[in-house]
Amino acid sequence: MNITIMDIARAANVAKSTVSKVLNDSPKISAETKTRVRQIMKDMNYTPSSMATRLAKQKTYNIGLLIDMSQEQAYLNPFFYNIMVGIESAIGPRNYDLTVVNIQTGDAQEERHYLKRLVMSKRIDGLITNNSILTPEDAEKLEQLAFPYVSMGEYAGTSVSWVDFDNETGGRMLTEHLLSQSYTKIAFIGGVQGERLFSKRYQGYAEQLRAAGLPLREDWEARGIADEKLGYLEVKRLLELNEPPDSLICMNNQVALGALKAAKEIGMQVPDGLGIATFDDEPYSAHISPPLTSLYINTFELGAHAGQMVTDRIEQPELRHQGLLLQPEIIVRESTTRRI
Amino acid sequence: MNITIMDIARAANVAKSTVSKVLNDSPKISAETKTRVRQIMKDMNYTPSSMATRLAKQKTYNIGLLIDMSQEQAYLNPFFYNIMVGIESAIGPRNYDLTVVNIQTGDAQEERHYLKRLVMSKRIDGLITNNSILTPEDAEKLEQLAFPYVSMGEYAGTSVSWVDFDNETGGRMLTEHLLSQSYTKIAFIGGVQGERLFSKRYQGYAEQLRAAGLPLREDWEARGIADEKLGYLEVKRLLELNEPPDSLICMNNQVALGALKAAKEIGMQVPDGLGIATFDDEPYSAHISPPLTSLYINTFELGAHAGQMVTDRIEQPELRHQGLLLQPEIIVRESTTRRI
DNA sequence: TTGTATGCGTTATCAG
DNA sequence: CTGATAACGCATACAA
Repeated sequence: MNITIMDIARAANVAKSTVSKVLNDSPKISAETKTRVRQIMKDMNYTPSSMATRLAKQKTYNIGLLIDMSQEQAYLNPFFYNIMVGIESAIGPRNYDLTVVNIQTGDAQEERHYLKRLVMSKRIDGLITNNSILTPEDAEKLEQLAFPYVSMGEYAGTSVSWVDFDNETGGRMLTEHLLSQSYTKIAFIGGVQGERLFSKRYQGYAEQLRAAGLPLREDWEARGIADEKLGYLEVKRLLELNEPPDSLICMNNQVALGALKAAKEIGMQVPDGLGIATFDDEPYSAHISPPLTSLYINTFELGAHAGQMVTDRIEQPELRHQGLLLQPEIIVRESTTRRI
Repeated sequence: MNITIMDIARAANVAKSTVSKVLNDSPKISAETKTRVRQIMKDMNYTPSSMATRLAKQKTYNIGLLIDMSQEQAYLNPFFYNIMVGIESAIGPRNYDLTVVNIQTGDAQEERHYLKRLVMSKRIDGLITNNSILTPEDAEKLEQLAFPYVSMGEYAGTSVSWVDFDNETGGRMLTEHLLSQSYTKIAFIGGVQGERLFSKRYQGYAEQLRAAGLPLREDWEARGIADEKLGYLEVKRLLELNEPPDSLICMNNQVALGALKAAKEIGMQVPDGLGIATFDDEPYSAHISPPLTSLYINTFELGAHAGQMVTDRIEQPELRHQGLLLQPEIIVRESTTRRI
C-alpha cells in the first residue's frame, strides 16, 4: 500500500489533522511540530495524493486548453507551441497545470461534449479556448455556470473575457508602410467575407487607404480561403489586368508564398515592381527570397495574458469581464523595400 | 450546492450504490432500473465528479507530457503540435486526457520535481517524455515505482520503452540518394560529437559511404551546434578548400538555410555545383529556393505510437518494455536534382 | 438484482 | 496549539 497522511500522523505521534495543517502551513501549528513533521514526511518520502486534495478542496488546480485538432490549418496552429508556453509561464507559477483537450466539432454527441467532460465533471478550474471554437451557446452556458474562461480571439458579443491582437491596427500598419514606400496601388489578398479575422484586417486596410485619399478598387479584390493556391491564382490574374496593383497585403504567409511564385513566373520583380507584405510572421518569413515584410504577433504574450486572465478570474470571481487588445509589430524586410 | 450521486439516488428511490453501478454499466443491474436511473440523471443534468471518481478508483485517466520549455530550439519543438495531436489521437479514444507540463531543468528543487509533482502525487497515470529530458536516474526511479512511461527518442540503456525514428537509416537514405545523383564528395554538416542524434545520423552516412567505397574525409568535417550560423560559416569554409565537397547533408533545415546562403554568396549553383540535402523536413522546406530535399518524419505517428504505448502499459502492467523504430521518408526536391 | 457499510486520502469545523 | 470527527462524491465487498 501507499503511504498516506495517516502513516505520517502515526510516525509523528500526532493527529492526521495536524499533519494536514502542516501541509498547508497553517499558522496555528508550532514551529517545532512543523519541522518535526516535515522531517518525517521527508524521511518517509511522503507526497500527498492530489486526488484526495482535490476532492477535499473542491479544486483541481488545472486549466483546460481547448483546441480543434481537426482544423488542419487553423489560424493559430503554427503558433501553438508558443501560445502554450505562454500560458504555462503564467499559470505554472500559480501552481496550475495545463490540460490540452481535443474537441471534435464533428461529433457533438452530448456525452462527449467538453462542457460535460471537463467543466461539469470538475476536471478543470478554468478554460481557455479560441473564438472559432467557442459557440455563443456554450459561452452562454459557461456564463450560467459562472465558470471562469477566456477566449483567445476577440469575442465582441456579450460578457466574454478575451485576448486578441489588434487586427484592424495591423491592417493599417501594413498599408501605411506600403504607402510610405510610395506604393499606391495596394491590393488585399485572401480572406472570406464575413470571417471575423478578415473583416478586421480589411477594415484597417480600407481606413488607411481612405485616409490617404486613395480609392478602394473592386477589380483588385481577391477573396477566398487564404492558402498558397489562392495567392498564386489571384496574383496571376491581378498582374494581367490593364492596371495591375503595385503591391499586395496578404492574409498570411501561405498566400504570400503563392503570390511570390506567381510574380516570379510572370517575371515581375519583387519588391521593385511589386511589393509584398503579409500578416502573420512565421519562422520562415525571413528565409523566403526575398524575405517577407510581415506583421509579427507575439503569441507567447497572447498565451501569457490568456493564462493570466483565467487564473485571475478563478481567484477573483467578482472580477468583471474584459477584452484585451495586444499590438502587433511590423517587421520590414526586403519584399517591400524599394530600391528605386 | 451541487447535485451528486445521492440526489439521483433519492430521486430514483434507490441506493446510491445502485446509481454507481448504473454509471459503470454494471451487468447486475436490471435494464429497467438502468434506463430509469439514466433518465433521471439526464433530467437532473447530472455529471459525476471526476475528483471523487478518481479518488475512489485510484486512477486519473490522465497522461502527462513532459517538455522543457526553456530549450528554445530543441529537436522536436517545431513538430510539437503534430506530436501532441498524435498522442491525443491515441489516448483520447481510450478516455485519457493529456496534461502538458513544463520542467525547468534549471531549478531542480526537490519539491517542484516532476516525479513528485506528477507521479508520486498521482496526478497522472502515465508519462511521455523525450530522451533529452529523461535522466537515467529518473528512469531508474520510474522503474522502481513501476510507473508506466514512454520516451520519445531512443533510450538504448536499460529497460525503457521508447519510440523513435531510425536516424541511422535516415543517414543512409540521404547519402544513398546523393550518390544516386552522382555526387561523390559528400560532407556532413552540423551536430556535436557525443550527441545521440548526431551519432546515429552520422553513422548511417559513414556506413553508406563505406559501402560505396568512398573515404571519410576529415577535412570535410563540420561539427557544432546545428544552426544557421554554423551552416553558413562552415560551408563558406568548405567551398574554399582546394578540393571542396560537391554535396552536403545537413543536420537540419537551419543548417541548410545557412549553407544555401553561403553557396549563393560564393556564386555556387545549387544543385548543379552543390547538392544540399537535409534532415527534418519542415513546413517551409518546399518553399525555400531551391526547394530542399529532406528527410520527412511523421511526427503525428511518433506521438500516436507513444500514446499507444503508455496506455498499453497502463492497462497491461505485465507488458515487456519495447523500443519502436519508425522509418523516415525521403522527399526529393530540386536542391539535389542535378540537371547535368 | 438491490441495499448497507466501509474505504479512497485529504481538508475543515469544532472542541478542548 | 492540537485532536476528534465529519465532510468531499463515488466505488465496492458483502449482505440481503
